[in-house]
Amino acid sequence: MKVASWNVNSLNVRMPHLEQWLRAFAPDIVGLQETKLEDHKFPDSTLAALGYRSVFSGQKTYNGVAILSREAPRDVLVGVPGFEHEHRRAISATIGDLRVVNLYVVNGQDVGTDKYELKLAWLAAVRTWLEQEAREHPRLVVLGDFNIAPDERDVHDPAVWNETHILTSAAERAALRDLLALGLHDGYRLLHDEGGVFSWWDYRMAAFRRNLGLRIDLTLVSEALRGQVVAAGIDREPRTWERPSDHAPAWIELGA
DNA sequence: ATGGTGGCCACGCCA
Repeated sequence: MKVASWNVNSLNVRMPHLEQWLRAFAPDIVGLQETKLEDHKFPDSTLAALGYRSVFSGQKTYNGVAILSREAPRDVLVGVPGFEHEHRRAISATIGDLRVVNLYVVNGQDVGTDKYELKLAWLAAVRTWLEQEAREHPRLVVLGDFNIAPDERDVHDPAVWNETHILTSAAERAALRDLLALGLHDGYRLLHDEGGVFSWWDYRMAAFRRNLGLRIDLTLVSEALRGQVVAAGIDREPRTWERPSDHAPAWIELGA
């Protein structure tokens, strides 16, 4: 069972890449972020023809999340309970015996800005909500674009990406630790210790070619799933294709 | 220290 997370940066533009990648990688469950599509424009029939069910919550121009799955999704929840706003950044569903939460975490722009404060407030609301979600669903996967690099192995230049920088700041990393303290584990780090493996590269400065990236796309698993993570990685292939998303799919494989 | 690229949409906002 392969479970993946991919920030597609406009599904309208990236649909050919998504189709190609679904055929090649054959994931069972995928969380998408930055679909940037209103719900009436979501390509659910095209995805159904490829063998995937879709649930989605989108808006024009910004944000937008979806979960694709081979099996039918149940108990779909849109948004973060207790944090009402217009951004479409969260969608959850039960698929088989897994509860899947897909998050597009607020970027935060720069430390100290209003958007940064929004990010921290949003993450605090997510933590409060997931505490309940984890209690109700022992087999929980929380995946998405976290817009936080967990530690220095996850950034190409720790001197720049430090405790005062957006995506790596002390408060952001503390917020991520608070989520992990709910009994969640970074699936990739259960199996890999090395640094220099990234999921996002800026479009500018030939960052991908030079591997100037960050690992900010994560798949967290609950304690009950910890021993079932048999493989994990980031598929750099779609980032090499023409007109790519700036993110690559991050995935884990769950065994029996 | 600044600006580089990309998506959306039609000019600046967001990342």
